[in-house]
This record gives sequence, structure tokens and C-alpha cells, in this order.
Amino acid sequence: MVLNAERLPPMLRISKLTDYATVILARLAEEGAGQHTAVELAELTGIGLPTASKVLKGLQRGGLVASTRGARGGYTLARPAAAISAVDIIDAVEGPLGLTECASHPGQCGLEPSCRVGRSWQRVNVAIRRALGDVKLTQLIGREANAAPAADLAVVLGSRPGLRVRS
Amino acid sequence: MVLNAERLPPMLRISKLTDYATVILARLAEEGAGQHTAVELAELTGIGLPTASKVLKGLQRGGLVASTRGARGGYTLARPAAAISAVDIIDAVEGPLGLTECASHPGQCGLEPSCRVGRSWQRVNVAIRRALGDVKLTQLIGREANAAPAADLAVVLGSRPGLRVRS
DNA sequence: CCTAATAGGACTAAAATGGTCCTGAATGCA
DNA sequence: TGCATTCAGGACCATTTTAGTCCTATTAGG
Ligand code: FES
Ligand code: FES
Repeated sequence: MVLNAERLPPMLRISKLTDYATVILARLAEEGAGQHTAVELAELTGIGLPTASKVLKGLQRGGLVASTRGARGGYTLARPAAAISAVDIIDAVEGPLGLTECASHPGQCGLEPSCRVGRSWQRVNVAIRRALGDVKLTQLIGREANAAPAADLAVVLGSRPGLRVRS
Repeated sequence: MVLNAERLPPMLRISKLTDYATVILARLAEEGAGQHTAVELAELTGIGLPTASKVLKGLQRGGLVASTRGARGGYTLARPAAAISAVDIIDAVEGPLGLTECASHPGQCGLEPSCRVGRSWQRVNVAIRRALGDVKLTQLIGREANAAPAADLAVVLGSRPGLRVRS
């Protein structure tokens, strides 16, 4: 599909940084864990300080952690762990990861008329994001075996007009 | 989590090559489309010949297309389009993409005892793969608005012993 | 044999990733 | 006020991946 799309962010990706972020968030989510400095978090998690710091910055831009600067500053969860989802984490750390490459800027791909494949992958991606949005930090950490409904990929894919995906 | 894992394949990834593969498979899946040479497919899809060729090779290694060589050779779908799933395509093109990095070779990550986060991401990944396995080529192409059940991420995540995911 | 076609892999250029570091700005405290 | 602490924001670099090209077998027809 791509062929001549300009530089666009890749699709769904879960990489090391996201991993780190989850570990750090896990620490912050621990009971009674108030404020922690980047240094503390780095030591607690075993992640290198500069890297931990970078991750933390991403998380703060993404609005997942709140920060106080200056002496006695540090980081806290911006919202309760149950209100932080897997997509939130991924988006915060890896940037607003795009959909299919030629789908973001329609009209760029020369094959667009003859092919509906790109659109399909995009739907898949959206479905995955939706499902990932139902996975909360509490679940990633281990507590709370709650079960929220996830999007059904196949259904989303086969969506004819009128067929709705249950939210 | 990673910290000192040796070079392992990344997690779930859907990139350009996969895109190309889908377009090519779509052509091969067209009614009455028997054998096509790499050159034909390249022209039909607008993908560069060398690249198309590379993709085709991957698909053949993955067992998604059957090839005949020599004069009058070419490629065909190895199985009906309805029996080819999205994971099949991804795996074939991008190699057997791994799970979480530190989960593949257990014991490598120093944080393993204190953290169960990695395991969670792994479950997420497995769930996504499962869901992707229910998405068939026919659906990616556009026909067949069939709906097979997809795995429920949140349920998989919260799996305590005894809680089963509906297949 | 000679040609058409795939198989396999070496190789390259470009981009993303992971990681480090520096400079600046806020906050609290003596 | 001055100073130490701690985050914000980037610039920057090394390494790995990716996408893409090309070259050399190998296989099959005619
Ligand atoms: S090739 Fe870009 S839309 Fe299908
Ligand atoms: S850090 Fe490797 S298992 Fe959690």
C-alpha cells in the first residue's frame, strides 16, 4: 500500500520503552506510593536513570503521571491505576502511533482506488486499540481479574453498514 | 523489563512489507486467478519487482503460497483465502514475531522475580495474535462479512486459574 | 541446452530505537 | 537571596531494523 506515503509513524508497536513505562507505573501504583523522584524510581525498577527519566517525561506529556519540580519534587500517578489503559501507555511512550501508513493521509497512495486492503488493516488496528483500551494498568500489574468487553476483530472487519460493534 | 535480553524479535508489528503481502495475496485470491509470476504480480500491484519478489519468497516459506519454478512457473495460493489468517501473513513476512522480549528466554531478565508486568504484556500479545488469527484473508480483501469470535483481551489478562477464555 | 522462472542470501541506504547528556526553569529551604 | 534539588525539553549518538536491490544457484519446459 505505501509506495509514496511521507514519513508517518508506524503502526501498533509494543517495545522496550513501553515495557519500562509499565514497570515504572506499576511502582507508582503501589499502595501508599506517594511521590517518587526519578532517581528513586530508577533504583526501584533497575532501569538506568537517564532512560527512566526519559520515560517519565513521556508519561507526563501523555498525562499519565503528574510531576512536581524543584526540591522535594517527584512523580505521582495522574489518575487512579484503574483509569489508565494499555493504549494510554503505548501512546504516551511511543507517540500517537499511527494507523496504516497510507490510510492516515488519504489520497497519497496510488493504489487506493483499486484496493481496499489498507482500509481493512486500519480497521484491524482500530479494533486492537479499542481492545487495548479495555486493558487497565491494574490488570497489567496483576491485581484485579476484572473483565471488560474487548472489541471483536472479525466483527469490526466485516462491518457492513448497519452492523455495529458493541461498545 | 528488558535490560539484558539478547537480541530477540520484537513484539507485534505490522509494517509495510505486511501491507504489500496483503495486496499481493489479494490478487492471488481473485476468482480464477491461477498462477501468476512475480513479474505479473509486481505489475498488477504496482510494487517494485525486487520487493514483490522478496515478499513472495517470504510467503512461500510461510506456506501461504505455492510456487512452481522454471519456465511457466509462478505462484498460487497454497490454501483457500478463507484459510489464511492475518497472523499467518504477519508471521510469514516479518518472521515468527516474538512475544515480550524478556519473556521468550526466561531467566534472562534480572527483574523477573519482582515483576509480573512482562508476563501480562505477553498475555496481551497472545490474545491479540489469537484475535488476529480469526481475521481471514477474505475479510481483509473485503468480501465475506463473516464474524468469528475474537479473544477477549481483558479476560485473558485477568485469567486466574480456572477462568477459561472461550476459544 | 537454452530460456523462463523461483530460491536464497549478501549487501546497502535510510530510518527507528534505545540510551546519554546538557541546558534551562521551577521549587523549597536555609 | 542564594543554593541545592528535581523536572522539562531537546540535541545528540550508537546500534539495530527495515526496505529495497542485486547476484548467483536451481528447477522446469520446450
Ligand atoms: S495500497 Fe494504499 S490503500 Fe491499498
Ligand atoms: S522486567 Fe523482565 S519480567 Fe518484568
